[in-house]
Amino acid sequence: MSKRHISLKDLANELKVSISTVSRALKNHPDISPELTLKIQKLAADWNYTPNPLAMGLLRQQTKMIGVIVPDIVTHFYASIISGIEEVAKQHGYYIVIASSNESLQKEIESVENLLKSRVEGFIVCLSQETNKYDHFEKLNSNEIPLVFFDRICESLDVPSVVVDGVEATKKITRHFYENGCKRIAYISGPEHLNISKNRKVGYLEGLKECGLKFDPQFLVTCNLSTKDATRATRQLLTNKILPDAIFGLNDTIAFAAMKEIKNQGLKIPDDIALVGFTDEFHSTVVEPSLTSVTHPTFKMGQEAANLFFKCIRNGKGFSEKIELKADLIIRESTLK
Amino acid sequence: MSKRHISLKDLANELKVSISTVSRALKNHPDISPELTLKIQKLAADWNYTPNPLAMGLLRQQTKMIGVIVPDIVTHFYASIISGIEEVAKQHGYYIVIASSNESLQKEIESVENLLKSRVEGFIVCLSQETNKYDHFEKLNSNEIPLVFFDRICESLDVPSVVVDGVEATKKITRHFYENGCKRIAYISGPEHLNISKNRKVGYLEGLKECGLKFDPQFLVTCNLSTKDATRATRQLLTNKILPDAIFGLNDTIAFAAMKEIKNQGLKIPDDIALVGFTDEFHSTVVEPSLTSVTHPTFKMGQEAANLFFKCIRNGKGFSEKIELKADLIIRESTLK
DNA sequence: AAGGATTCCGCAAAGGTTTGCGTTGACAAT
DNA sequence: ATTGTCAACGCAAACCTTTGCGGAATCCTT
Repeated sequence: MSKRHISLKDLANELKVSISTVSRALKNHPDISPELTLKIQKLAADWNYTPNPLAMGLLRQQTKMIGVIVPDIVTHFYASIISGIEEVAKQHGYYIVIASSNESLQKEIESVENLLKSRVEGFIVCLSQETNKYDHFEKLNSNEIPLVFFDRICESLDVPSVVVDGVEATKKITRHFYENGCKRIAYISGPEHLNISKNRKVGYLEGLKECGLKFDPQFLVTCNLSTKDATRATRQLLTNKILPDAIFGLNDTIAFAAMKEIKNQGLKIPDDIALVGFTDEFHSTVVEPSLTSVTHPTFKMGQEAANLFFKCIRNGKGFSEKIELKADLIIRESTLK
Repeated sequence: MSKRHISLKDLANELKVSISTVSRALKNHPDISPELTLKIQKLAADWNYTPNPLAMGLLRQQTKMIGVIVPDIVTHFYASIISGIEEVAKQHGYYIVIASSNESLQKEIESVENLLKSRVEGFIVCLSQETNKYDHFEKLNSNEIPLVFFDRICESLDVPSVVVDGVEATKKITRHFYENGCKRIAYISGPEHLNISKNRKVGYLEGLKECGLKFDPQFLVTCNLSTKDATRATRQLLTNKILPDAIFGLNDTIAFAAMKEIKNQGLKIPDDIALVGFTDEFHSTVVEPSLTSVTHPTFKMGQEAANLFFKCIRNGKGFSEKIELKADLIIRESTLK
C-alpha cells in the first residue's frame, strides 16, 4: 500500500531541514529566507502536500464537523434544507454529519450521543414529532455546545432558531379560503406539543375570527405525520354531519393523503372541498388539481440555520437570535372554485 | 469555556496513575490488576469518557469518512440511496461526507479534490451527466484509494459498481406497451455517453425487435436531464408527422415533464399516449393518471454500494465486483388503455 | 578585536491514543 | 545470599501540525 498522503516530515527529510522550518515556509513566515521558502513551497506543490486535518483538529481541538439531526432525509423539504446548511458550512470549511431521527425521540437521543462521541462541534436540529422532553438538548446547552433549531423548535430552551411565520401563513390560507367562498374551513394538525402545530392553529383561529367565522371544534383534527394517520384524520372530517368545504393540512404529506381520500369518497376538488398544502413539495405542481400551497424557503432556512450556528460559535454562550422567515401562499387550482 | 471532553490524561491525573495504565485498563489488559482496572473503568464511566476519534485517526491513519458524490441531493432517488449508504456506513463506524456535483463535471472534479484533502478514505460516486472523462477517478485508482460507482458508472474503469439492469427493465417496458396495443413507442433518452442511457436504449431496441416492431429513429430523442430540456424533447416528439402512442423517459424528471407537455397539447394519457417513468419517485402515485414506472431499489442500491466499499477496503487493490440489481415494472393508470 | 544586533533555523511541547519495551518490587527457588 | 520469575505499572515513540523560545552563525558597530 503506497503512501497516500505526504506530511511535513516527508518534505523536511527530502530537503534536509527541520519540520518547523517547512511549516513556517509554507505560511511565509519572515524567519525563513526567501530562497528556502521558495524551494520548500515548490516541493510542497510538486508533491501535492495538504495539511492533515486530523493533526490540525487535534491541535486546535476542533473537528470542523456539525451534527445535523432531521426527522427524515428523503423528503425534499429536509433534503433542501440540508443543502442550504451544507453550502454555508462548506464556505466555513466545515462538514456536516447527517443523522435521521426517523421521527423517533429515542433515535434522536441516540443521535445526539453518537454525534457527541464523534466530537461534532455543535448541532443543527429539527425536532422529531415525538420529542416532548428536551434533556438531551439541555445537556448540550449547559455544556456550551452550540445548538440551533430549525422549523420544529423547543420553545422552552433559549437557543437560536429559524422558523417560518406559521401564524401569518395560516391566516393567509384561512382568508384565501374565505375569499373563495368557503365557510366551513377545516384544519388537519399535527402533534400538539410541536410549535408548528400550535402556531398554525393560532393563525387558523385568528384567521377565522378576522373573517367573522366562528370556530367549530369538529373541523379541527390532529394526526401524527404519517400518510396513514392523515388518511384517517381526513376520513374523520368527511364523516362529520356537516362536511367541511375547505381543508388545509399541516404539511404536504397530510395534504396529499387528504387529496387521495377526498377523491376516493367521490368528492371534487376544489368544487366540493378546497384544499391547501404546506411546504410546497415538487408534487404540488404535478398533481391534479395542482395544489395551492405555502412555499417554504427551505434552502434559505438551511443557510440561515448554518449562519446562526457560526454566529453561535463566535459569540459563545448566551447567544440566542431567533429568525422568522415569511412564507408565501402560491395559489393553484385546488382552491379556485 | 468549560472542558467539553475528558481524556485519558484527565483520568490518569485523577487516579495518580500513568496514561498507558488507564488505556490498558479500559481494554481489560491482563497487565493491569483487577482492582485498579475496576477503579479506572468506574471513573471513566462516571466522567463519561469517550476516546477522541481525532487522536485515533491520527494514530491509525484513518478518518473513518467516506466521500459520497451525487449529481444532486434533493431528489428522492439520491436521498434514498444516500440513506442506504449511511446505514451500512454507520454499522462499520464510518461517516459519510456528501458532495453534490450538480450534474457538473467541473464540480465533480473539485469535489474529489476537496474530499481528498479532508482525507476521506475512499469514494462512492454517481457520475454527473456531463462526465465524459475520468482522469480524476483514474488517479484515485492508481493511488489505491477505494472507489465504488453506482447507477451511472464508468465502464472503462475496472472498479466495483452497482447498477440496475436497464436492458431488462426497458425490454419489459417495451413489451408492456406492445401488449397494451402500442405500436409507435418513443424513448426520451439522456446524454449518450452515460451507461444508463446506452443500456436502456439497448433494451428498447431489443424489446422492439422481440415485439416485431421496427425501430423508427424519429421516436428516439435525447435531452439533458433538466425539466426544461425534457419538455423540449417531448415537444419534438409531439411535432412529428407521426405521433407516438407510447413514451417512456430515462427517469421520472423526464416522465413528468413529458406528462405536463402531453396534457398541455390536449392529448389524453393513456388513451392517446401511454407513458412510463423510471425510478418511481413518490410522485408517481399521486399524479393523475398515476404513472406506470420502473421501481429502483434505491435504498438497497445504497446499501450494496457501501458493502462493496468495505469489501474494497478489506480486499485491497484489484477488487472490482459488479452488482446488477433487478428493477420491477409497477403498472399504474398511465399505461392501461 | 570584542561586543551587540540581526538573520535564520531547530528543539520541544502540546493535543490524545496505542503499544513495545523497560523498570520496579515481591516472592520463590537454588 | 544470590539469582530467577512474574505481576503490575511507567516511559517514550509514533501519528502530524503549530509556535514560543533558544541557539548558532553572520554582520555591523565602535
